[in-house]
Amino acid sequence: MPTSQTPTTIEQPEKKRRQVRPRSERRQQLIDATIRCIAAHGLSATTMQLVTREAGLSLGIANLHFRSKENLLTETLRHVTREYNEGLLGILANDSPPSLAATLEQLLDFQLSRGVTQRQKMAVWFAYYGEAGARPVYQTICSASDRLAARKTEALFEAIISDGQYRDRDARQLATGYLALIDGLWLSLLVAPRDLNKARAKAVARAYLQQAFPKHIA
Amino acid sequence: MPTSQTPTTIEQPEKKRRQVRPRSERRQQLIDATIRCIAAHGLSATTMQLVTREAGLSLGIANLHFRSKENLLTETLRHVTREYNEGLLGILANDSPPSLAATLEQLLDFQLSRGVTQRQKMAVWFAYYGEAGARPVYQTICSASDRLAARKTEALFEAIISDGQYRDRDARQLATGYLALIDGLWLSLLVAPRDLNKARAKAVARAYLQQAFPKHIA
Amino acid sequence: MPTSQTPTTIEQPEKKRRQVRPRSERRQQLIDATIRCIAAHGLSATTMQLVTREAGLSLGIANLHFRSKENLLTETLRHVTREYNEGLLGILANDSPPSLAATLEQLLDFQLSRGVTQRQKMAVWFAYYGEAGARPVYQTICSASDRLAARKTEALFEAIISDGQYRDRDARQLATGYLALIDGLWLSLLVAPRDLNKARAKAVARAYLQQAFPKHIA
Amino acid sequence: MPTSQTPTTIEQPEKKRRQVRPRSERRQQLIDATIRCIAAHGLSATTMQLVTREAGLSLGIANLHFRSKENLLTETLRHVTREYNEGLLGILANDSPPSLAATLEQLLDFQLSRGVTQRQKMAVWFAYYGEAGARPVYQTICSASDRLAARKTEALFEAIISDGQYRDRDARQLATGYLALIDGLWLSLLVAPRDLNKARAKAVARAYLQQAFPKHIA
DNA sequence: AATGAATGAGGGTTCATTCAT
DNA sequence: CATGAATGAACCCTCATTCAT
Repeated sequence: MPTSQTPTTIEQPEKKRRQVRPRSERRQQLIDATIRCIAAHGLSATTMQLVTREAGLSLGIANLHFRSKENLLTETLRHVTREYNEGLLGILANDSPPSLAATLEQLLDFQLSRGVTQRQKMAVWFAYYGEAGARPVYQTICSASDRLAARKTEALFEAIISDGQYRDRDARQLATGYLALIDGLWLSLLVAPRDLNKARAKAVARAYLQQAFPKHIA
Repeated sequence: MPTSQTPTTIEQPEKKRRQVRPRSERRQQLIDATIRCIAAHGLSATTMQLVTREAGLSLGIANLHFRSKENLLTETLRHVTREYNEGLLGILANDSPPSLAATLEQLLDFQLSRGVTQRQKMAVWFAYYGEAGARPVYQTICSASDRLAARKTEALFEAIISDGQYRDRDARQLATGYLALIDGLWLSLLVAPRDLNKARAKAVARAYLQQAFPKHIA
Repeated sequence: MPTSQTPTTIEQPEKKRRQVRPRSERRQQLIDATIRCIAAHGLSATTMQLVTREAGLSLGIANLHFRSKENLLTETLRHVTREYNEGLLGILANDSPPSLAATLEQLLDFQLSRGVTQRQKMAVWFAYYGEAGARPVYQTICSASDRLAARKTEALFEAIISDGQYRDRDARQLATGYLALIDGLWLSLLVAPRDLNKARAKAVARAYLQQAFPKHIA
Repeated sequence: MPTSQTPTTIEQPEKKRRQVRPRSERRQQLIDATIRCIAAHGLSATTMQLVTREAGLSLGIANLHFRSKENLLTETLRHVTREYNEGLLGILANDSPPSLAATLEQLLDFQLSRGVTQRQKMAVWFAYYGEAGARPVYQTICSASDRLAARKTEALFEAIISDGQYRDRDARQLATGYLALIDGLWLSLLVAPRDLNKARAKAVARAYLQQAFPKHIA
């Protein structure tokens, strides 16, 4: 027969509960806070103080889970990058998908159809790009991600070209162009949201694909 | 046969000659040094110390000519932006140019054909974009520049559409796409120089224009 | 017979023990150090470096507990002022004290009978007065304190005048004069300690009160 | 027949006339500017830049005429002090003046009857007093001046005591008190101009003298 | 494991002083 | 003599990191 579940020890007024939580959860909490901080204040104004307060945690904890600020930033970039790649691979992993046209459409949707979160992610993305020239680590992470996206996109385009018997189409060039276009549109959405909205950006990207693969895009 | 002209007197460490120069020259000197520093170390690692040393000047001088670091950075962005705009306007200013095809070609050349300098400029460009989300001043300068480029490009495209009697072409959409593509290509050139060179980038951009205006691009 | 107890182990330079102390204690420690610095080096030569070193603390701590140097200085003035006012009110708070003569004597004692501390306090006092013309905050704090002292002294003098049936005595004028006299004596003690000592200063102040209220001063 | 008085040399647009002026005039110009700066901004905010601009002169000139800022400040204090002493001596120099009562009255007038200038002087005075504790030079200058004033005032009071056959009057003590009172009143006028005006201050000082020497003050 | 007060290197900025013009 | 651009030490302050609790 179970006894009362209420703890026998009297609850202290406790100024702040010393929460013990699993390692991975704390890490994620901190990375999420870092993303929000970068999006809101920029990379240079993102301090450990700000991040830990945003996460509702103490200052020391960040150095406990990540060894340094530098490491936290690197891990954050890695996280954003991984997340994006996973989304992309979810669409492009299948080398012979049931419908190439549907896959193309999914790709477009994925790259230009996120809500607030995506906006934060874009801000983070470009914040790191801005520093990438000077920080080899960032550059490595970013370009590894870009290369994967490029390879997968190129493979899809090759399949489409073959399927649609498009002549004189260069899959690599089209992939380079398409991905650059997406990057450029993201940048515009971020920097000049008044001049461009998601719908128009999507229309622009779709037009690009339509020119390239008229039989596969409505 | 005369030997090397190197002076035989040993170079003194010589305390550093105090040189008085006109205001505008000093400002330019400092802006140039700032550009080099941002390109080499990133925006966040660009300190006054670094900039003034790079310029071969003393620490205090930057605050003498620009009131603050913030102001120096803003002026540097303004400078890069102005320079780019002037180049662009040099090509697009004429509303009814002798040859639309030649103008298009010039535009392409201008946007993708600079040497080392341009690479530095790109680094600066994206460094500021990365912080633009958090600094209204940067955003204002950047988006003002972007808008001008967009307007002028759109006008050119309209003239070409009308001249070529292209049907169903939307000048605005094409301009948005073209400029986004250029931005995206720049970013790739900067972040992944190993995967993309200027020639290929140009080919990609040319392909875009060719799809849009086949009669105006070789 | 035991020899000197000096330890034989050589004192290590020992990096300086990091000591965690409650907030209020640290604040007081810093304010005390500030007072000593101002007294020893003057307001303008009082740097954060000097203050924190005097307190035996690190440089950053002052900005942790006070937000800025300006704030530390203001709080220091407020502290000195409050301390003085509390001493004064301890004597003058009682509106109908058992003995007016005793109160008068206590006032005199209080205002001219402190040791080293008081000398430091005087230095602080005048250091702030010197800058008060240019810093409204200082002026506000100082004049609020002065006004309180004036009001309380005037009230005491009024009671004495009424008690002693002194004719043609103006309590306000006498209070103004008495307090100015005290200020002036303090200044002399500070600036020309060789020409005036505390005993003589007290004699001068007592003479003033004796002229005013002969029945209440021995 | 006189020819035209207009100079034959053509007036240059002259960005700033390079004025060559006698040494003493430049020195005075700078000292006056220093006084105005100290009165307006406080001692700590008085920079060479500010002083020279206020004087309408160039930065270098101050170091040409005074060797350093320290020296300029010292000379400024010396100037204010000398000026005051000269005024005082003009009244008190005569060891056996025609009328002691008149001399007393003049003294009062002199010490409490200046216009704007005097207010500036007072600010300067106390600015230096504030730093005097830490700067031996200031202390020396100030106390030398004070001592002279004390000696002369004491001499006058002695003459008056002797003339008025005041019994039990201590000239030295009265002089110390009177001068301290004046200092204190000045301080009040400076720090709390709302609570005390010149007329009331004068009444207070006169009351002091009246108590001491009833036969010599109306 | 968790906290946040404490540390101190290094940032931006000011300003007395120097010196080429 | 006179100017003010140039210098650099020294200021205040921030913030990544440490560590007593």
